[in-house]
Amino acid sequence: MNLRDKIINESLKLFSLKGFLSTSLQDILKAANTSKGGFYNHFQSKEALFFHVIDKARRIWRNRNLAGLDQIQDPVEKIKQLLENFCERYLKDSENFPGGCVFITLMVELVDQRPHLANEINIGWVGFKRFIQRHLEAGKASGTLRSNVNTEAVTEMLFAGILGASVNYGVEKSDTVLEKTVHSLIDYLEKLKS
Amino acid sequence: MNLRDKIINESLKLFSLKGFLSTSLQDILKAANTSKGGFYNHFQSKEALFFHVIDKARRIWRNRNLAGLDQIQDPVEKIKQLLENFCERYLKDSENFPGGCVFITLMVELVDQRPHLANEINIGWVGFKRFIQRHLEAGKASGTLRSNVNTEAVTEMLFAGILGASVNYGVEKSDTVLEKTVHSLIDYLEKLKS
DNA sequence: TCATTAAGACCGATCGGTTTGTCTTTTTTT
DNA sequence: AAAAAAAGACAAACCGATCGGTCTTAATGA
Repeated sequence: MNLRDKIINESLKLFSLKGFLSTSLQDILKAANTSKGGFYNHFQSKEALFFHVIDKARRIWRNRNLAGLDQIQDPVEKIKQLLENFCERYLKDSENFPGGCVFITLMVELVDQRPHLANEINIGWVGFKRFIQRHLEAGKASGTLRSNVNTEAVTEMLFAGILGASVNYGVEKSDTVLEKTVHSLIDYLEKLKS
Repeated sequence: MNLRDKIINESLKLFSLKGFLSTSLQDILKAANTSKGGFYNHFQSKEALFFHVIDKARRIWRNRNLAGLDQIQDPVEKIKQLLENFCERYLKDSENFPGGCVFITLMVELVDQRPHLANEINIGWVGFKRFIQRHLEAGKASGTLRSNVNTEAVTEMLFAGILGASVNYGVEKSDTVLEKTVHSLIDYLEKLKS
């Protein structure tokens, strides 16, 4: 693996553990086994690295969470599979994310300190919410969900549940608690069916 | 107000915005309009200050979230009121918590960097979960909730929902989104009644 | 007078970033 | 093909600023 990719991969791990501001350049150089010269030959600044790391994290997120969804027709079943994926294929990946979901660590740290960096993360969050709500609406249209379901409110709750489960998993590192939480979300979704 | 309390109050605000590690002593001194001499006269270290800030935050948390609960008999109604309080009396308090729930900001930052500080926050979280589950069990015992309700799973989901709603509120600062999320949680609770 | 309180100079360590220098690889020229 | 020149990669010294913390000194009030 070339140095550039190694720096991005190691930074991804460090950011998930310590965030962006608390990860020093020294930390990154040590993890990637290089020097400042090596770093600044590939990245023009620490902030520039941030965007490359987010890009990489997003690609992993999509690979893990959307796996197999195109084989499912029913939109509500798609969301259920996504919740399962989030749990089994994404959050538990301690290889890339030893500190839990990197987006949450970064967002909480940066939202009030580096708004322009936090905004880059928020773009993904908004897209994710739209994805959920679109499928809930499709579920209503196809008659799977009751017609009086407030898709926006349910979307916000599912999203909050996922966020909270991620935070809690970062604290407890308990697979069973994570599964219980996510299955309660799925249970709630089931109760909205007509 | 004496200097000691002023330092604690200003630190509480700063910690909710930037966390513990990213808040420098300079930030605190400037906000409290004092000097290093003034600070170290009252606190033996920055870490010592941390525990006093947590103590203050906990007192505020209890005042706001438990308000009026002793006037309610039904345990499920108590939890509903707690959810309302969390939303209306606690999270929206931008006076003490301009950056949203200080416990979450601190926990996400410290869990992998200062475990002994994160543990102090976790003590409160564990107590909060126990509080919820105890009342859910009481609701089951009194016949309010269905007998097949898995109180542990529901507790984890309510807790995750609250965490996630707080994170999201810190990002969006939207009262209506917060209310929709919390009311979905209450809606879920309603569906568990017998 | 004598504690108490607070100001700020100062300490070593570390921050992100720049610069300089060396070595290797690639490209151009003859 | 061989020599010369340019470009790229990486190491390490160095920069000013800031970090948490110590210590001396001066003001304040009982």
